[in-house]
Amino acid sequence: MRRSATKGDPNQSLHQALAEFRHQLRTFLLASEDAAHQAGLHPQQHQLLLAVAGAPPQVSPSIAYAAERLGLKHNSVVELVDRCEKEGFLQRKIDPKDRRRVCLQVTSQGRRVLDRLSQVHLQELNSLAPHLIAALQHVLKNEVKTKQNSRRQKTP
Amino acid sequence: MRRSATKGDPNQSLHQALAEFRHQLRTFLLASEDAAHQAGLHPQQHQLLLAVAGAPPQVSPSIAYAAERLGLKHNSVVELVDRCEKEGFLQRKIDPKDRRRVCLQVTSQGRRVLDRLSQVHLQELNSLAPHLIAALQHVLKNEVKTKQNSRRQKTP
DNA sequence: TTTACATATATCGTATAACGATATAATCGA
DNA sequence: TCGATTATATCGTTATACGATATATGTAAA
Repeated sequence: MRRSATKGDPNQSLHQALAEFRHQLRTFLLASEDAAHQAGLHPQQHQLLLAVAGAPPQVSPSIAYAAERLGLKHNSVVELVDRCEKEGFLQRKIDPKDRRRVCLQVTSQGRRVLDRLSQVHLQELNSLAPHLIAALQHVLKNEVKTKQNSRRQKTP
Repeated sequence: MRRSATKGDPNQSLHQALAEFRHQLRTFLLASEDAAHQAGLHPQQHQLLLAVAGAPPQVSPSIAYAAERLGLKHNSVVELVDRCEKEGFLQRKIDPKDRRRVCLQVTSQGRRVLDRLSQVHLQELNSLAPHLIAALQHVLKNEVKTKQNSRRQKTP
């Protein structure tokens, strides 16, 4: 006999909550991609500009830094920077302290576009955040199954 | 003269918060992709299984449904389903009520994998959620710039 | 200083997922 | 019955991220 035949999947509630959370994430990401396109940028270009412009004041963003922040391999970022530079959104500057490094900086053209985009994102998040947080909390209501608590009561 | 030359970008705080929020998202997504790979699934396959298994009880998930939930075009989902079916995680069943539709259902093999993955994700979110929410709230602290409030004081 | 190793970026070929355009099949409505 | 609509499928193309590898710079030890 496979589990209790009377009731459904005990993970259904968790799956459903996780699926909903993903859906909310996707909703945000789609809106973001759309905004980027409308501003004349590819979404990845937008992400790169944001990571560079959004670096804390004390760090001068390099290829490696951007790679870490965007969760990409450094060679992917090299190519992404190529494209951004070619379109005038970004500039490479060799770091005088360490001439292996490249300091990335957003051009004034890039900054104009990014400023608009960040405002759009702020507004978007103003309306999406509640859903996102609610979905997340719904996930967290589920109990982690350990080998010990399989038969524990659910409402103590 | 371009803006106040004395102080930095007035959007720096917003860019920084948004960049950090993205980084948190990326962190979660990378962990998720890693978990999927470890379970022998491509991340997209995992997403599909989750969307199907996580559909609310009253809906029988179709190609179109999955496409909407995953934020993909339906033909992309067709291909994704092909791959999942080929590897035994998913099954197509023609909807008897409407023979154009295809009902997707997770196989028992798929369910085993997904159950494990959802537990991993629950644990992951248990530790990441606070960072995610904090980053989000940091974003929302920023004021939306309208054409009217440009010169408004920041701390009333 | 030379040598060896580590680090940062760049190049190149490849794979693949997502897509647009289009096709087929089932259903619905007049 | 016919035309329109909806759901899924097929196919060729493209872009992007990647692994493997190369180049240049820095660092430290002998």
